[in-house]
Amino acid sequence: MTTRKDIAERNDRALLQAARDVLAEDGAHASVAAVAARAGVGIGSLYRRYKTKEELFQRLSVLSLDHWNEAAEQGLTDPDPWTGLAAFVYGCVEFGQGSLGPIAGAVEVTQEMGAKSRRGDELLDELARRAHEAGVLRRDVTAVDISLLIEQLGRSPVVDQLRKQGRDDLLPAAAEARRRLIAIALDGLRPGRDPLPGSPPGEELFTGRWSSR
Amino acid sequence: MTTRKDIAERNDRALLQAARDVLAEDGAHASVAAVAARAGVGIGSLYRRYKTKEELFQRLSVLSLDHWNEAAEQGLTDPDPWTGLAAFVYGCVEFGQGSLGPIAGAVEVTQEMGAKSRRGDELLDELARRAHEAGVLRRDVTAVDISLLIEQLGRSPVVDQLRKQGRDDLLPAAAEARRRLIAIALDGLRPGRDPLPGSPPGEELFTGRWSSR
DNA sequence: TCCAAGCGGAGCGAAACGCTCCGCTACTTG
DNA sequence: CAAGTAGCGGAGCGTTTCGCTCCGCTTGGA
Repeated sequence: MTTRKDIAERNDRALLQAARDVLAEDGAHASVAAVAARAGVGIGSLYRRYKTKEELFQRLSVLSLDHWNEAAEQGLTDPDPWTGLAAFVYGCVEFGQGSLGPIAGAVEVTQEMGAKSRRGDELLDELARRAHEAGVLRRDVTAVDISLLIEQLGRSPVVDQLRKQGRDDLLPAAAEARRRLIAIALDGLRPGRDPLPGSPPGEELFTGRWSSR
Repeated sequence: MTTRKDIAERNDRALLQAARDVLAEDGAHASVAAVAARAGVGIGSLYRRYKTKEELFQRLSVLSLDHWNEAAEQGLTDPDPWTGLAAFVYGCVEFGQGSLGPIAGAVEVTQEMGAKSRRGDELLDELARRAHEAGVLRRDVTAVDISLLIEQLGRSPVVDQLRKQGRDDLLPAAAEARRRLIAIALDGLRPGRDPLPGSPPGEELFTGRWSSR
């Protein structure tokens, strides 16, 4: 039996998931109508739950921050500093953390969001510090580097575009290739890698290896 | 002396560069007015050069394809298959090839674009084949993988977002971190890396290394 | 000095937007 | 089982933003 409560809950989930998807595809300009359509829900139903578009996006931001913080806290419980950090990064990337970047500048930052964001920074700092102390993270990789990596890899432009074009046949290959890229990047954060330039890391990271000019 | 021709040429360059930037920031919804404003050019001047928005974006696509093909051809002239391939990839990523992805599905594909696109695929296939034969590219990395890598890394969401927010102070750090990520990913394409899973590469690529579940 | 090539931007109709309102379905209650 | 209503979907409101046209004015060229 599907009670009223069940339907409401299912719709709420569908709306948030759809909002995330549409935002990833259309960026900050994503329209409310597109979110509702993607969720298979009427616009009226959407507006009964969220008084305004801003409120919907803010809720999405808070959920995203919560996911980040929970993943980081769980990572800190891992006795192995590397697997703890790596699981955190992979968890955020898979969650699509980066795809929410566009709204960060579009919605007003509430006090709650600010606090959770600062908390997230602290947790990541701690994850990186642990890894550095254990010698399992490249010295020249900072916490900021890691958060930027999550932002960069935490979106799947190719997958989104293929889905929009209806090329569902290519989707698995694209998702697979993206997973491999993530694995490669994660592995690159570990120390003892062959190129390993001294700090400060910069252009010289490449010199003579693949730059042809 | 600035002749009429000089002004026209400068405007044309500014328009194309602005179109690329705006497209990277706003996606396929990018407005013509935004492009003109970014270029510091009147809308009227834009429309004298391009009869329609579609024509502007098509021209941008063609330029992008040309850049791809020229970079690939130059890479093939390199006697070292690895540096040839790597320079091609880095050149495309730096050019912001990936940021043009959104319009690929927004503009109608002309016959010219189709032909150039096929030619680009052939060139990349050849680059990958050479690298495979020389043993400097992981066996399980295909040409499709490489093009997806370019698409994924060839956009700078963080940099774009920071610029939109006016946080110019953080721009250098973000650009720097992105360069490092590119270097890491490129290096990960080479064979003999420690994780190196056998084909078929899939989830098991990660098992026991950093996945905590 | 005169002319017109070529610029910038005001303003047009059209499209898309955020949001409200209401008729109707179908779950709940007595 | 029948009556009531919670809650759904979507037509449509006013507003904003869009692609694009038109024209007065600047300024290089002869």
